[in-house]
Amino acid sequence: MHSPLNLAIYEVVACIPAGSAVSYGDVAELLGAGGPRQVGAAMAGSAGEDLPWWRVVRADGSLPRELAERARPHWVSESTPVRGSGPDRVRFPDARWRPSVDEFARIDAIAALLHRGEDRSGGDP
DNA sequence: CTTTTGACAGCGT
DNA sequence: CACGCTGCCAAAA
Repeated sequence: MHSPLNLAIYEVVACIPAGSAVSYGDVAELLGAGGPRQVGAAMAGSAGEDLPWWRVVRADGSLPRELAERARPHWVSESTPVRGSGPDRVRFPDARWRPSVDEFARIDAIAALLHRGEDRSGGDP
């Protein structure tokens, strides 16, 4: 169901470089909107969006069972820092994505569009 | 307006 | 380290 918030979330996720990862809460925080639950809900509907979904994990580096199994080969091929012999979860903070200045600017632009578009009913005065 | 529902997060036990 | 609880936010009914 692509709400503006949803699309903004997809844009941010698309910026995450290979070999790194962020938590659901991080995405919400970078965007300055919504919360971890919103990001999760957005990802649940991201099938067909062609996004690196395996780079968005829970705050403890894990993912629901089935998703972790599908993500594993990606983590390995991207040399993402992971834990367990599985490996079964990403290893924060080593894997955490630190946006460069340019990346941060792009994210901020996305956030700005979001805030601008979500409500313009107009007057306040 | 209230209730329900999530690919969540933080904290105590 | 594993659970269980409570808090959170937006959307849909």
